[in-house]
Amino acid sequence: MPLPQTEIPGRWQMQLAERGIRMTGPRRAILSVIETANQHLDASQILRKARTVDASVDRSTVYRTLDLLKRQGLIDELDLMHLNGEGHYYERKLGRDHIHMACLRCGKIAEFVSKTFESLKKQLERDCRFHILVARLEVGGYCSACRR
Amino acid sequence: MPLPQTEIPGRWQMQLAERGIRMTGPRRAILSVIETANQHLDASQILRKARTVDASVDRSTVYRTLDLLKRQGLIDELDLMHLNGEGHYYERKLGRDHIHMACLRCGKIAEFVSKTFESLKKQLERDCRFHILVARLEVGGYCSACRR
DNA sequence: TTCTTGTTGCGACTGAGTTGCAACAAGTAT
DNA sequence: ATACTTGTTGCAACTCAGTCGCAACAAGAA
Repeated sequence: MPLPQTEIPGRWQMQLAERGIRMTGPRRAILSVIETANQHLDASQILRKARTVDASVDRSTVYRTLDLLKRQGLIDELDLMHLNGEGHYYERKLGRDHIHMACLRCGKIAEFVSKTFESLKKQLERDCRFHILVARLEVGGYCSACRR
Repeated sequence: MPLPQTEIPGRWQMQLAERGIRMTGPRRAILSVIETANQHLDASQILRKARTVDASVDRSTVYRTLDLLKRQGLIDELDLMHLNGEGHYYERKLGRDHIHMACLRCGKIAEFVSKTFESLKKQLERDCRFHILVARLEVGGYCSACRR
C-alpha cells in the first residue's frame, strides 16, 4: 500500500533547520530516502538506499538519524507484527494515525484510517488522564484474499 | 498494574494435553511462572524465575516454549514501547484485549479495556474484510502523575 | 578564516533470539 | 513392566539488530 504523498520533499530539511539541527550529507541522503519511500523500510534497506546517494554513509549514522527523527516526531516506528525477523520499520509521520494490518499468510501490509481510532485515543486521554505522544495499533490475521 | 487472576492455575497443562502437546519439567516450570506472574515479564526474567523451580532450564527452551504458547494463542507478546531495550514482554491472554499505555517519563505501564476498542476491531474486520487473530494497541506518552 | 560544537565512520561490542545436534524422556503400544 | 517412537532438551556456536567510545571531521556562527 503506497504512502500518500502529502508532504513536500525537502520539507524536513527546513523544519530541522528551524529547530537548530545541523544538516549534513549523510542526513540529507537518509532524509530523502525516507521522504520519497513508497513502502515501509527497515534500517538496512534505508542504509542501502542512502548509500546510492552518498556511498560513505555508515550503519550507525542511519540508526542515529532514525533516533533523531523519532525524537523530533517526524517518523513512526513500526513492528508490522514481526513478519520478517525482529527489526523495525519506519514511515513518515502524517497528521492522522493509521492502523497497520499484517496478513500472517501472504505478508501483505494494509493501512486503515478510522474515526473510531481517533475517538478511542480521545477517550483514553480523558478517562486515563494520559497525554498521548505516540499510538501504535497493529493487527495480525488474514486478509480478504487469504481468509478461508 | 496487576493482571486479573481469572484463570485457574494449572489450566494450561490441561488445555495443552488436550491438544496432544507433551508436558515436561521445563515446560511446567515456565508455564507456572507465566501463569502466576503479576506483571509483564521478558524472556530473561522468565528464565530466571523458571530456574528457581527447575535449575536446568535453558534459555533456548524458554524461547521455544514462548513460541509454542504464542502459536497456541495462550500468551500475547508486547513491546511496551521499547522502554527498556529491544526485547519483548509476555502476558497471559485473557478474553478481551486491552490497551497498554507506557509513560515515557516514569516508565509505568497502565492497562485499559475499552468497548470502543472492540468496536474498532469489528469495524476493521467488516470494512477491510480482514480476519483478526491478534491486535496490539500500545500508546506512549505521559501519565497523569508525570504530565505537565 | 577561525572556532566551537555537533556529527561521522570505524570497529568492537552487547543483547535478543535462533539453530544443529546428540542425548534424553513423555506418552503409547506391546 | 518394557520397549519404542517421536517430540523435547541442553549445549554451544551462531546470527542479527542495534549501541558505543573515540579520533577525525565539518556545519554554522562569530
